[in-house]
Formats: sequence, structure tokens, C-alpha cells
Amino acid sequence: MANTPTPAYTPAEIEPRWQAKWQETGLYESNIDPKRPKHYALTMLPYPSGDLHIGHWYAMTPSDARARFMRMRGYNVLFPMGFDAFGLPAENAAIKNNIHPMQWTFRNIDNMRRQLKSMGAMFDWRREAVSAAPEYYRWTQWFFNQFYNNGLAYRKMSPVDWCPNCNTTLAREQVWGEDRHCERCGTPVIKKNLEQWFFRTTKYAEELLQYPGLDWPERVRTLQTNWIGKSVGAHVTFHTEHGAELRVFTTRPDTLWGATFMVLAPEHPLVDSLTTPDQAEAVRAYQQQASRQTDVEREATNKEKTGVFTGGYAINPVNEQRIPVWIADYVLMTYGTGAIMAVPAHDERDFDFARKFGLEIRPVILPEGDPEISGAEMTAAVPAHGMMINSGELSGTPGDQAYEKVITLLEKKGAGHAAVNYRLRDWLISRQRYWGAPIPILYCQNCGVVPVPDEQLPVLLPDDVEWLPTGESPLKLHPTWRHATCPQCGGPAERETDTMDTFMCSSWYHLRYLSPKYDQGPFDPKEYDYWMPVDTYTGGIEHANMHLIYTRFFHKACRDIGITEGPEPMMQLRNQGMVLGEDSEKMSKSRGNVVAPDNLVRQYGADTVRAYLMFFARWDMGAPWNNSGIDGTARWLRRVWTIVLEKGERPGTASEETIRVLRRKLHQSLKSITRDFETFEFNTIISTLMELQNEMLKARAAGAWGTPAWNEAVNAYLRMLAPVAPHIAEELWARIGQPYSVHNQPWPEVDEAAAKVDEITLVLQVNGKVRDRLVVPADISADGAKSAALASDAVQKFLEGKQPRQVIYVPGKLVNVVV
RNA sequence: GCCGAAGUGGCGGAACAGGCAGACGCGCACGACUCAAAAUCGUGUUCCGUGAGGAGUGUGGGUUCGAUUCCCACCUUCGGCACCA
Repeated sequence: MANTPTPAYTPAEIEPRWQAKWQETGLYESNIDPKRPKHYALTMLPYPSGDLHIGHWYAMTPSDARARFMRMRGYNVLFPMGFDAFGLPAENAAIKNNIHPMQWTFRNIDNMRRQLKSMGAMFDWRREAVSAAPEYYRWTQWFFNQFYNNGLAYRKMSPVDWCPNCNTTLAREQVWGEDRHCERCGTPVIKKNLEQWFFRTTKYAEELLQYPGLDWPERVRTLQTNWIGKSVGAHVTFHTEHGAELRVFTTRPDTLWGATFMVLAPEHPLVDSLTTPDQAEAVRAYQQQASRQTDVEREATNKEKTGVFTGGYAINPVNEQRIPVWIADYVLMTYGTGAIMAVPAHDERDFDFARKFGLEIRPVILPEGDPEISGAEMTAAVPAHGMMINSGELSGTPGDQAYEKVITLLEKKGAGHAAVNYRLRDWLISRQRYWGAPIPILYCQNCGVVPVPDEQLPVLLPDDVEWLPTGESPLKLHPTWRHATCPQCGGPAERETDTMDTFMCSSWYHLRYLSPKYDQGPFDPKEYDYWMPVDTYTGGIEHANMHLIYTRFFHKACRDIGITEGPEPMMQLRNQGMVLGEDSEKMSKSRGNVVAPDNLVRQYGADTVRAYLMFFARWDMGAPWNNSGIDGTARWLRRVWTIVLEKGERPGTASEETIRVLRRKLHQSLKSITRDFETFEFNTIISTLMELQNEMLKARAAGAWGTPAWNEAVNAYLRMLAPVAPHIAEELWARIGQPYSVHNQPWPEVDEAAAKVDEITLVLQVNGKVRDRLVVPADISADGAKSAALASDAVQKFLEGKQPRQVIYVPGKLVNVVV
């Protein structure tokens, strides 16, 4: 062996060879096995844009490594992969290149599947699911029916962005610029009302605020909690002078006596009846301007309040006061009731509005310690709580009872009650697009809205569509597709031509993975019972408020219908950060800072790319890509190659001390790496492996090669390396004569005795500053440590003859002498 | 404005019960090998100071024998929400 040169490390040859072998032997096929504990590791599925991005690798490689780690720890691990394959880019490609979205999508999937395979991940490809395949979206439609039949889906008018020139609806990403113009023709976009389908996510708002048993980052829970936006208060019913009910929501029922005017959203349905003839023109003009205004423009107005008096009045139910009703765009139709009682003395926005339009400001709350001042004297609203004043029979009520007393009074008068309001809105699922799952609804002249019966699903997308540059959905333009027969009366019916939001598809893909070919339901219950819930879910934080809320809603709704079980679909969540370009900007083709994983794999091999992605940044933080750093990781793996295959000098001549140090480092490293895998701290896994290698190099130079301790170290090293760099670990495992496969090996056991330190370096401090170090037995007594410290020349020098005031001993660490 | 995360060498980062700041790697410098270069190997590398030593984890305070770590105030960067009644 000494004379045979070490073969070169050639990842380009090794990696495809093992990938083929793994596939051939079904190494990563996960099947139900009641004898072993299961672990469902899920990573967010990619959109098939065409090329695998370095960001995909960054998200998936550590997820794969951890799934492999769990596998070696004895879990039966399911780690599937698929494609979120519906969506707008395919349609844009269709128009631009005259290629059918299906062709475009499936061609991209083929390429990305190849790229994913080059990662060497343990995906069980038998379980691949593609959301745009009819056998998938059949069940997406089936779920829609379930929601419809259980009162969770409903239709109502709702505004969409509309290009009056193209005569088409636009998705959010098709509206460009500050002036919000159409991406295609540049015409300013307007809002248009259409009948659209919604899911009742708000029914689950309260439950979604609970995170029972969830090991999710605090950050994500905070994002979701803020997004759901719970406010506690009361509904109060005012009346217009004509007797119409005018309901408001308020978080401050205790300020009700300070309501000196009301404000309605410009679109509020009562505006017309409230408006007096002399105000009609001004009101109409304001409404028109507001309807053209976009959210962006509303923000750009920089809080300068605008509004118009309707001429109408309402009656405050608690004091019978007649107060003017205004309209203003700072009141949103989409939140609360679209109307507010304005309490300028205690609300900043109402205060600004009152000052601008000369409306009355009446303080009704006196915070403790504040002097009582008149509304005219106020320079700003006082939002604090305190004693009620100027509030009729409730004047003098202390702040901590105010809320309760007002609610009681309102209930007695039948004028209101305690209420909770949420920022979360129902989920609008209608998309005026072709490339999505058709909403399985028929409109019959006799029977009205009729769902397509489950046995007629899927409602297939027609293949023979024309891609006209009108922007209108081809489903609307198709000559025959929309004509159907009513399943109830047999008469003619029209199909819904809208398709579903792709978030609908991705809300249940983790269930489809369980049995992607199952045709008796969305998933095989046997598989569900064994694998669900998802144990570990990894993906980007950007999905905190959309996908992750939708999928939780979906699970809970299905649970109540009886389709799923348990409170939550995904028990543990971990988010990776983002890889930026070398210029610290977001990677994009136009900036030219995109890092292509294919090129890196060609140059370095997948194992190096995997290891570098785990090493170069904290996984949850992300960082700008740094191309020069990868050489260090490549060097490390080449050294692993030689350290395993090359014979060391003077084999077997190592001292006992060398052996002990080697074994200690090995088992300490094993402990540390095990913990880091558990806690998703991937960068320190690699650095610990590098440190251990440095120690092994030293031990080899000192003659440890060929000893049992050396062989133990090499064996354990390859097993620890296997999740990170699966190909080289497999190759070296075979070359040292171990049986296939390293990936079926158990995770190494820690030898606590070997890891134990018998000698420690005691740090000696004087007044907190390090002055000396002392090697002492690990089990040294406190007194022994202290006297050893005081005997040190360096300590004596810094004591300068003074008597120590205090001597502190931290076991196993240091002695601090205080003078 | 509100909510959240983060600020450590030239760079990415480590320090996992409050106890050696800078592990590991990049880069750089010097050396070995080489006719030479690459690759590889070795040594060094927070700053100031020739040195003893001193300073040092965004800034300012505090608690403590001792603070990157805990508390208070502030600054900067990033992310989310944003007239939410």
C-alpha cells in the first residue's frame, strides 16, 4: 500500500455513480414500518421556474442533511419532493414564446428534477407530486367541494385590478410602478368589482392565534399574530336621522361620550341616503377620487387628512347627541364595519381630522395625574386610559372599570355589545387565469350555483387554447369549454372560468406526497395515519403570512370536516435565510449576480457545494455569496480523501497520550455535531469536522495511523460526514472495505469516558484580567485550585504584595483573585 | 409610527447555563517543495506598542469579583405591518 499512489478525488465520476446505485437499490425509498419511529421531514416545494437556484440548494441541502441524520438515528424518515407547478410565469412564457404552459412547465420540471438529483439528496422520488397534473388537481378541486359543502366557500363581489385598455384583470405582480400601470400596455390600472370565491379563513382567526404544541420560531408566530391582528372592543349601533342603523366597531367603548362626529368609508352603503342635496356634488366628487386612488397613493398622502361632510347626522345612543357624519378615505371599508365613531380627544387620527375641519373636541377620559383641560386647549390626542369624565351617568368611573360598565350599559340599551375584530380577511381564491386548477362550479339557470360532483372531477383544463395577447383568460375565450350540463336538472349550465389561487394547491401537498397515485381520495388514510403530522418543516420566512397561515387553516378546516386529524399539520418549523449575490443585492438576472449551482457542481462536485452552503453562513441568517470561500471547503474534502486513503508515517508508534487526545477529540466532536444537527446549527457541524480533521492529521503525524483508535476515528468520521457529503462518504466507506451503504449505518455512539477531560487549563485572573494559565487535574478541589493560583508567579506579581480580598473559583474554568 | 431580528478582526463567522473573545474557514504575509508556476505542506495573522504592557464585541450608562452574553437609554442595518377605529 505504501507504494501505491493515492487515487485522485474525482467527484465528477464518483457522484453520478453513487446516485445511480442509490436509485437502483432503492436506498431512499420510505415505506410504512410500524416497528420504527417515523419522521416526516418536509422542505418547501419549488416553483418550476426553469433552473434550480443556489437559494434552492441553500434551503434544501441542510434539510436533506438533517433528514439523513434522523435516518441514521434510527428514524424511518420520509423526505419527499415535488413541484408547485401552476402559476402566472407559465402563462407569460406562453404568450411570449407561443408555448403551451403545460409544455413549458413540464419541460422545466424535467430539468429541475435532474438538477435536484445532482444534489444527491435522499428524496424518495416515487412520492413526487406535481400540482398541475390532473391526478393532483382533481383533489384540489375535491377539497374545494368539501369546503363548499361545509359552508366554508362563498361568493361575493370584490374588487380586482383591471386594465381598461387590455380589458383584463391583472395579478398583483402585473401592476407596475408608483402610478400602478399595466405591465403590458402602460395604462393606469383601475379597480373593478367581480364576483369572486372566498374561503372563510376568518372563522378560524381565533384558533390560528393559538400554537398548540408547535415548535415554531417566535418570529413567525409574531408575524402571524400581527397579521391576524386581533382587536378587542365593542360593536355600537348608532342611528341615522332617518332611523337607519349605523354600526361601528371600537376598541375604546369608554370614550363613547367623546364621539363628536362619525366617519364612513367613501364606499359605505349608507353614504347615499345620508347625503343632503347641497352636499351631493362634493360627496360624489370625493367618492370618485377615492375609488381611483390606490393603496399606494393613500400612503403617499402622508397622513394629511381629507374628507367631506355628507350633510347627514347620526344619534349617539348613550347621550342622544346629534353628530355630523363625514366620509374620509382614512376609514377603510375592508376593516371593521367601514364606519367609525370619531373621538378626536382620544384618537390621533380623529384629532387631526377634527382640527383640520373645525369639529368639536371633547375630552371624556382623564388619565391619572393629568390636569383637566378643555378640547380647545388640547394640542394632541390623549390615547391613555383613565377616569371617565363628561360621560353622563358614568362620569367618575375609574379607568379599570370603564370598559365593563359601558358594555353593560350598551347591552341594557340594546345599543351594542362586546366584540372582537380581526385584521385577517377571508381568503380570496379566484384567479382570472388559465394556468390553475379550475374552480369546479357550474352556474345553472334553474338550479343556480351547483358544484361539479366529485365523481366528475377533475374539471380538466382544455389543451386547445389560443394565446391571444388580450390578457383575457383563455378559459373565457374558449368556444366550447364553458358549456356544460347541470348535474341536478340536466339543463344547460355554464362553468366557472376562474381558477384557484396556487396557494390552494400548496396548502395540502404534504398530504399528496403520502400517496401521489392514490385515486380513492386525496391521500391514502393508511399513509396518513403513519406519517402525519409533518415533524420538521423547513423553508423561507417569506411564507409566514401566506402559505403557512393558509396551510394551517386548510388543516383545521379539514379536521372539522373529518378529513384530517390533530390540531396542526406541521409541528416543527425552521426558516433559512437568504443567499444574496456577491454584491449583497438580491440575486436577479438583470443584475447579473446570479450564482448557478450547475456550474459550481461541475467545478467542485455536489459534496463541496453542499458542505460550503452549510458552512459559509448561519443557516437561519443567510449571507451574500462569497465565491472565494468555497475553495476552503474543497480543500477540506480533498484532505478527508487523503487522510482516509493514505498511509501515515511510522504507523502504530503513537504514544498513549496521542491516542487519548485523538479519542477525546473524536467523542467531543461527535457530541457537538449531534447537538448541532438537533438544533439546525449547520455551520458549526462543518467547522467541528474540520477541527477533528486537524487533530487527526496531528495524530497521524505522531504515528496513530493503523491503531484501533485511528480506525475508530476514520469509521466515525465517515458516518458523521455522510449526511453532509453523501457521495464522498459512501465512496470512502466502500474503499475502506465497509459494506454498502454508509447511509444505512447507525449514528456513532458517544463514549463519554473517552470524551471526558482529565486535565484542564485553569485560567488565573487578577481583578478579572487573565494573568496566567495552569494545567491541573480536572477533579482539583476548590482549595487546591485557589492555592495553586496564589502560588503562581504571575499572580503574585500582579498582587504587588497586597492581600487578596476575595478568591473566586469557577470549577473547571478559572480562579479570579480580587484585590 | 408599530412589531420583530441583527450589529464581534480585512471578510464569513465561533464562543450553547455570566467565566480564556476571535474556534473553523477565506484572504494576506513569510517559508518548504519546484528551473518556474499551480497544487500541496508548514509558520504567522484583532488593534496600538520595539518591549513590559495597554485597548477591544455599534454608542453611553448600570448590575457583577467578572458582561459579546443580563438590565436601561440611544444609534445603525435588515425584515414585516402600516390611517386597523
